Amino acid sequence: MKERAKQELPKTYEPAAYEDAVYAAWEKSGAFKPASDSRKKADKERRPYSIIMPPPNVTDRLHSGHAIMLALEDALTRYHRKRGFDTLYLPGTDHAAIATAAQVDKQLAADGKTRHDLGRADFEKRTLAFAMENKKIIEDQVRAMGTSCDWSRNAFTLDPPRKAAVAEAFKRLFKKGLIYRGSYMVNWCPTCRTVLADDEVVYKEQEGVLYYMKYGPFTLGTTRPETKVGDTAVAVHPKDKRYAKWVGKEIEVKTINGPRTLRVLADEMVDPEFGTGVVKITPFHDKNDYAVYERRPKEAGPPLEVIGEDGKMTEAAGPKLAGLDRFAARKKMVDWLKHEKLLVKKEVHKHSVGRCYRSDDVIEPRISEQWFLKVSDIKKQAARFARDGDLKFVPQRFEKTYLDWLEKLHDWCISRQVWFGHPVPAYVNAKGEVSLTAKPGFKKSQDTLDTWFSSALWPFSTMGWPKQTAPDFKRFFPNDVLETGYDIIFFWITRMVLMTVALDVKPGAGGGAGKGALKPPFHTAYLHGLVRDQRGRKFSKSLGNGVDPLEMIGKYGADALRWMLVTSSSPGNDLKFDEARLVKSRNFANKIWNISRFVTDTVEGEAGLGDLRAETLTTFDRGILHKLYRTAQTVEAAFHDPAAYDKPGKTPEPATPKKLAKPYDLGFAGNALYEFIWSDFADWYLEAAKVQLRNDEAARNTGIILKYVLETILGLLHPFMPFLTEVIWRDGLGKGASGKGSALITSPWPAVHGDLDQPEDGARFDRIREVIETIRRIRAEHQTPAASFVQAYVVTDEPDWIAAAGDVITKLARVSILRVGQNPPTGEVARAAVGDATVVVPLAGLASDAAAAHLQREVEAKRMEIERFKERLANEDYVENAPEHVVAETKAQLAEAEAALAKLEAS
RNA sequence: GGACUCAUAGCUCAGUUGGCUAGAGCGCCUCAUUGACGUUGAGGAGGUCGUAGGUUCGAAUCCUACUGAGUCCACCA
Repeated sequence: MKERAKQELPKTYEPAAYEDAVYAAWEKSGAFKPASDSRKKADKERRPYSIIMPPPNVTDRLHSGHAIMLALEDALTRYHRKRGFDTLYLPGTDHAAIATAAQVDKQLAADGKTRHDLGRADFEKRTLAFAMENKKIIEDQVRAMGTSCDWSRNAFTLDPPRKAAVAEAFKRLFKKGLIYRGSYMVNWCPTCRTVLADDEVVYKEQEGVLYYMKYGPFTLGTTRPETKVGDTAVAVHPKDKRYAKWVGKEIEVKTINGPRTLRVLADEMVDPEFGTGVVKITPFHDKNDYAVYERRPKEAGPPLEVIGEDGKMTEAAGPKLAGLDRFAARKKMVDWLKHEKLLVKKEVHKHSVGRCYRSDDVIEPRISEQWFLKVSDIKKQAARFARDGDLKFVPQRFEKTYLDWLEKLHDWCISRQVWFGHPVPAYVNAKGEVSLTAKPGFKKSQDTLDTWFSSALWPFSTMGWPKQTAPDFKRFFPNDVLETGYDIIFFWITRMVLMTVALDVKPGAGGGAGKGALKPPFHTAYLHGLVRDQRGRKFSKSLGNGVDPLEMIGKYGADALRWMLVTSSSPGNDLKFDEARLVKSRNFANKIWNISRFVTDTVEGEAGLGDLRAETLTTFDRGILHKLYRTAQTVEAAFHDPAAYDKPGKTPEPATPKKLAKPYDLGFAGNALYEFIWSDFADWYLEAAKVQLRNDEAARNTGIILKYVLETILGLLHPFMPFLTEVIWRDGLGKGASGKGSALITSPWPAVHGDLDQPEDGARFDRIREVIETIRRIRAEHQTPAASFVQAYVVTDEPDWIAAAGDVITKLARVSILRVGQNPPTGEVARAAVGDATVVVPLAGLASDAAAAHLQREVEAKRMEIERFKERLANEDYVENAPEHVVAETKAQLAEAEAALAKLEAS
């Protein structure tokens, strides 16, 4: 009798009809929250598992890169939740200070305005409103993906708890002497009117012009003639004989503002091979020149500011240039040089130009008063984590990227002149002295913090830090896995580790093995590849090639999108977005849907595996159970990270997977599931089951197995396709919300008993499958009408278990009379080898022209096979060096092939 | 300049510690079919694994060089 709660499933799976309601039900039931929120003792004892969501920027809606991130993280989360961990997946968004402000700048520019027209307070207000709008859209998208994150802990990098954490972090770091303020050469974006960190500058190769000009007694090449008015010296290489006599002397130079006197100095920085070997020194506006000035302040200084923060020439540049944009000034200067006959020649010069990663404007290096984080000490510890294995990278090669970057890292400029973000919580007086509290003579800093400063605190600022006693901090820090794209290793991953070290954030009570000792904020950094378009290009707004996940979800369903993204990628490798694969994923969802329809329509009752009658199990029954076992082990292996088991606490079902997949290779696991479900289960077992269900002896077992396998695959598949599996669990099987038991999301991970690991059963299943395939092939080759029947004979030494599957073979291969044994018919027959058995199909009445040719081909193939094995075994080196089991295997193969050949030739 | 990744069927990609005749999906060809599913089923064609060397009994897999595609970092007066 059918369960009352069970519903008839429609013929096709329509994701849109279920997804929103299922998500709402999950959320309402509290399934997304950590079990320990329940206050039950057993739940408190569970081992914690935590992932924080890399907070998407509130500059825009999500794109497919976010979709793969959510799909992978949610899969990990759902697995561990079902495994019995106390699981927290913490969502959030990032205010993305400079990027968001840039968006609003753009909006203003469209109205011909700038932020200065609005004023700081209004600009901030408007930007926050813009941010909040996007935040809402993003959160809806995250929901649409089926992400099982705990919204009650939703965080935003600019909300009050995070503000408090940022301010506290700044103060502590300042007190420790790790944050300092000073005047240094920085990257300045004239459009954003702010300083940028080194890695926010994107270098692009482009063709420029190298202008050769007469310069006093010299000729020198420069790409920036407009800075001539800011020159404070001329430099040559100390060993350059050509210019040796000038070193230390003063020269007179003609400028647009009249003659100037400059000193000639010698410095190693000059490359005698480049240009003419003479360099003009502009310390305020060039990094290298500034370095020369630092080494020789008396000779090369003082720096002269001729380009202002707005990219326009300053008063100091002289009345002819002042107020002009730097590029207009360049043109004017070149015209002047021509006019004065000082321009010797122009040369096309390929060089890379630094541009702002947000505005794309050309970066203007300049000296500026900024805040810095000293990294020389903390970066050593950050590197040690990776070397000691406390911080693992998946794939491992990114460890090198991480270490290389740390090694080259200079002090991090953490201040920005952006009007949106965390204020620098400090006061500065006229002398440049700093106070953390308001004092007479001290003014509040107008700077804001680099947006990555707050992101760097994310693993613990989301957990209640700086309160080390906060329950979440104690329980869930350090996090387990930090999953993100490999493109932000530098921006983010390293900075989280650096901040953890700088602030000495030690694990709380949940730290397990790491308790008391300083640990990285997560034990594993899992890097996924970038999603690209079909031409291999990165998705970008300017190219307009982006794919909106919501649109894809609407068309194919969230499960299909998730499945496509997870199964067509492997860790660290890029993937091309291919809509055809999405179609295939949708079809797979529909396949599972229909498997469920078949099973739930046919099978009644609540009997489980324990009710099987072992003595009447068929080859197919045993085989599918073995294959299910293998598949479950593969899926578990992909999810199994031993590091997640270091913490104290219990998991109800300890994982003991065999090493059938590499940890975090979810794509591999997914493909194994796909293969099992579609091929083994749907194409073969279900077809066999249709026969077995009509057989009184086998029917009961078959029903039990159908249902058991279905239930198990729903569990295995749940991390990948949460909606579909939950709907079938509820509507098809009558469990969960509308029936008895719990929803699939929180019900235990399917336990597949080790007793099912019977490789021999799997092999027999495959053998019978091959027999059927062989008969089908023979039929096709002889143009047997599909509706007709053939006779078939299987020559084998082990007739029993093949004969036992006789009714399935006859049905699936359309065989009228099947015989198994030792005396095959002779005459006009087709023969083919299947392992050490032979399939013989009499051709009487069939188109038999091909019979002889067919047999000939079979025999030839066998002979060549035998030849290969013989050659290998004749090779003494092989026999001596190869492992014994490999040699034994070859011998067995040879014997089998020879037996098969003998049978083929027998008649 | 330094580092990394990729190159396997027409296309998109798997291929685990080196070990059977290198796999899948899509596409293509032939066929089937009204009771789970046409978002389906059966059968088939299609690959000198980028090139050249090397290590090994054995290489798509390890090493070296080269070619091509891409990425990151550094630097460029």
